[in-house]
Amino acid sequence: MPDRTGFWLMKSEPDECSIDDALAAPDRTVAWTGVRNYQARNFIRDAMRIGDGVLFYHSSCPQPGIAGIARIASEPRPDPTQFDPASKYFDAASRADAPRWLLRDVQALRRIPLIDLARLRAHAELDGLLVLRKGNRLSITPVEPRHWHFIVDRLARDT
DNA sequence: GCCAACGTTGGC
DNA sequence: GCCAACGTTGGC
Repeated sequence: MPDRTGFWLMKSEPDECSIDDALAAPDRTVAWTGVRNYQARNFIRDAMRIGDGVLFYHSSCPQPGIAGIARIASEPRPDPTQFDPASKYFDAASRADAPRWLLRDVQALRRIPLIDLARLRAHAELDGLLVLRKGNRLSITPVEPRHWHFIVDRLARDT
């Protein structure tokens, strides 16, 4: 048993990588590329631990919401897309000997019936969930244990 | 260090 | 496509 378990919400555009894409990947695991925000980078680098729970969130799509449950599956390592000029995540200012952007592998565990934003907002138990906060643009946010448990143990079970 | 301009995110 | 909110950039 881990002596510490953290919880996260991670946004992915389903056009790029949906929960179904992740579940279909080898070992159901995908490299979480493309994080280009320092606060989110610091979560990846410093705060996450292997085994931490992940709410897999679909963003920038017709039905934004929590679409699945996943887990952090690796230590941090350099995001290779920052060095790929053909990638939209290419960062010419990042040097190979001092990579600016990191990623974690994320292992999908299961799909859940989509919990959309209206449904999330309808529960007072989820007041304070960062993804619901106005103007929030962070692609990775920490999730409080009480929020995690309410979502996973209650909402993800209803249909 | 300030802050205006600009680019991006992301729901609607 | 709109636009509010936020992060980054760069002149000073």
